[in-house]
Amino acid sequence: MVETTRRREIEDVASELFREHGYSGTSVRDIARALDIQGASLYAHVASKQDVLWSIVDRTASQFEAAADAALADLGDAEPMARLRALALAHVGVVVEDIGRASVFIHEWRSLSPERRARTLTRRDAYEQRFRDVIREGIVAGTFAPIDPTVAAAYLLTALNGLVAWYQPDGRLGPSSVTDAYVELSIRAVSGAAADEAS
Amino acid sequence: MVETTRRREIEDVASELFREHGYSGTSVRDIARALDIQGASLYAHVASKQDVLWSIVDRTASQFEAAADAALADLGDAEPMARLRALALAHVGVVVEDIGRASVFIHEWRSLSPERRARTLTRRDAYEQRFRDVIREGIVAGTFAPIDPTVAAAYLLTALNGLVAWYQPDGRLGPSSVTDAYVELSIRAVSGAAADEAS
DNA sequence: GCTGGTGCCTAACGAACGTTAGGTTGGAGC
DNA sequence: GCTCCAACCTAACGTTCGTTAGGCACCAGC
Repeated sequence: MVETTRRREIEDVASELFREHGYSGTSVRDIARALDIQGASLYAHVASKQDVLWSIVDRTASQFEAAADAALADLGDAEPMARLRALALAHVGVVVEDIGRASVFIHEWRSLSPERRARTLTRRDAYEQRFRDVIREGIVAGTFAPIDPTVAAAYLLTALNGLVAWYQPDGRLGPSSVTDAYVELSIRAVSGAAADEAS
Repeated sequence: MVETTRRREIEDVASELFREHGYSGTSVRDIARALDIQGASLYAHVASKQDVLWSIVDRTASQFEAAADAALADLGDAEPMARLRALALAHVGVVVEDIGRASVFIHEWRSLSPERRARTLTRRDAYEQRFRDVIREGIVAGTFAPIDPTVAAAYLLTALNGLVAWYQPDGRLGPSSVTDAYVELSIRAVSGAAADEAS
């Protein structure tokens, strides 16, 4: 049950299967088949199926947090737009780097046990709070349009997370061009004065 | 197996359960329990579990299409920004009106049988094409920033769809204020000239 | 007062589920 | 040459899955 190469392989193929068919839609024997071993053999490496999900979610949560920390570290008190840009860039970076794990983190936390689920939601909320804060500061500074920071942050994060729904690492669009476009779209969404156009 | 009130009730509770636990994570007996009947009794009303999912997805797909049709009908050749605004408003409208069914349509199409899945994806692509088209026109007209219309349309649609991840019909935010904010954020994301800011 | 249909029941089916127990293999270290 | 350990095996467990079969209660229409 310790951290070995094999254990990591299991989480990798499990991420991909969970992403495609969901946690409930993936059986232990499915994961084993992808590794060319028997279902029961998996239990030499993991304590339970739930344990595999938890490892993936927990590790990916840490990656998102670390990326945000690093992004903000070297521009401490820069203006809100630069900080939001850095946050968005870091977020998309984690998603693009390992789309399987990111997808599981984003969608499959519902399948966690109640306690782990609650703990994960708390972390997610703290993470989202960084976005809310910088958006609020930007509004106060007049850089961003006056929109409820909670709604704006939710909009931006789900938009960035939406990448996992369609992005293919070996598709026609390279990771950097998609990343740039996503960051630019996000910045522009919250920028500027209030639009006074009637619908 | 014909369309009755009871059949509709089944789809309603199934939508909510599929939304919360996914298609695979919801058993026929779960659906029955929510209706206070036995699992086997459901089969007096539906042909199969898959059949319930298909009804929900199929009907919701039609709702999105009809809403888009209606939105564009009365402003045929208006300028791109007005058309995109109408499309976004219509989309969010369908989502907010029945968030359970919308959530299932958006996330659970993977659990459809291969043939139905393919058919649904084709419809989705045609729907998304409307967004791509109007975005392309807006870029040509100079109203929108020059971003790959495919990326921009995917960004916008997943952002709007992201509403199902957090919106609660009886939460502190009313449907109209959230809808307005979402439309405004979306319009601004694609509007304007190219941002020439370095990251 | 019989008929038909709707809506539900219990009982059961074979298959698949997550998981446990106990055993075999093969290579590394002393 | 023996020990150890990681990695895998087969067999089986109790449970839950989607689904079928057959039957009963109620109510409307003739």
